[in-house]
Amino acid sequence: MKDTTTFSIPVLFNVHSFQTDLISWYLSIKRDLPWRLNQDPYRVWVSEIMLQQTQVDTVIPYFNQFMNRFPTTYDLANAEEQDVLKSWEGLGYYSRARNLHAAVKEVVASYDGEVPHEKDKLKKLKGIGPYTLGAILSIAFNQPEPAVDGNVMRVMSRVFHIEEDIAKPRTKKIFEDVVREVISHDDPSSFNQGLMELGALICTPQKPKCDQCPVQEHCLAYEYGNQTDLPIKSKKKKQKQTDFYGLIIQNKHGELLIQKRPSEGLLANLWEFPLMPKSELPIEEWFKQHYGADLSVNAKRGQVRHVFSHVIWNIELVFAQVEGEEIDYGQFVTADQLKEYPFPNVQYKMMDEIL
DNA sequence: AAGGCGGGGGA
DNA sequence: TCCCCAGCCTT
Repeated sequence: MKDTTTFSIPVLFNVHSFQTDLISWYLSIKRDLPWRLNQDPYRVWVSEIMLQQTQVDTVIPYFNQFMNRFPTTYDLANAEEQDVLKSWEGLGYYSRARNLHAAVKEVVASYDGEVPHEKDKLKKLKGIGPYTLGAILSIAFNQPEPAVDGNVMRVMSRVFHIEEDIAKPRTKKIFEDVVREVISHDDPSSFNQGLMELGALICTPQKPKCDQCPVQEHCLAYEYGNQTDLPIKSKKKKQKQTDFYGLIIQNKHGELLIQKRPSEGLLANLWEFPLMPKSELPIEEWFKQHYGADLSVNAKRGQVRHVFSHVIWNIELVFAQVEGEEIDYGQFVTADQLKEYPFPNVQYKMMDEIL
């Protein structure tokens, strides 16, 4: 069997020197981040999930708060999902929180609350993909496994002058093979974290600081002078827009109508003010159909625009009063009770408009 | 392989 | 604006 995508490390590449330069640099400059306090696998795990597609500075306060609230696997496993989501509120990609919660329950049920160090067991846990698997194995258990993220693909594409499109799924395998060939077996943790730290601080997407780079002498792209052309990445298409009415509805007691979103899809299991897709239908008629109650619209006032990774919402705020006490869907809460529920940021934008 | 899935920061 | 970020899951 033949694999045409295999990549070979150049004969003249000094693997040991590369490892030493990278690791000694990392150990000398590494940032004092909260998840580097110790090697507790649970802490490493939580941090790696939070760091998916999310920058370090954003994660720090969430991590501290989360570990304070759920210090051990047992604490998290015994928590209600709504409380976990409340801790995740505003961080985004909420399936990460739901998957982590489910996976930690599995760890408590099957492994006595101890995060397994076996690759096959770890990989089966919800939310642990190829990257997080390698990150936990190397950082918490010191195993020489690749942890290839965006940073690593950028750094390695430059060091080895690899021109494959990093937006393609199969390209990641090439970089995993590369890392397997050059990773340090003495200190895989520092090696992997060093690659990521390098990508975050020196080998940045724009204007890489090559003059400060600890592995400059190993870098083919630097030698060729085209480091800013790498990595190659195809563009993704832009988001579609959707228009909604955001319904701010009060009952006669001044309470607000909120509802829980479906258990799947965008912002699953979070809460919201009712959103009505804009159509030809009058608001009152649409509301009667879906909620079985009569509405009197007071005013349309305020506009909220929210950009997700794949869609854009344009929301026109509508203030209304509902008649009667009964409603088929959702529930009325006081302004004070609002903060007990997990809301996505787009809903906080709407609340800001209300004030 | 492609697309869904958040939110923030930098240029 | 656009791109990027310590990616994973479903189809």
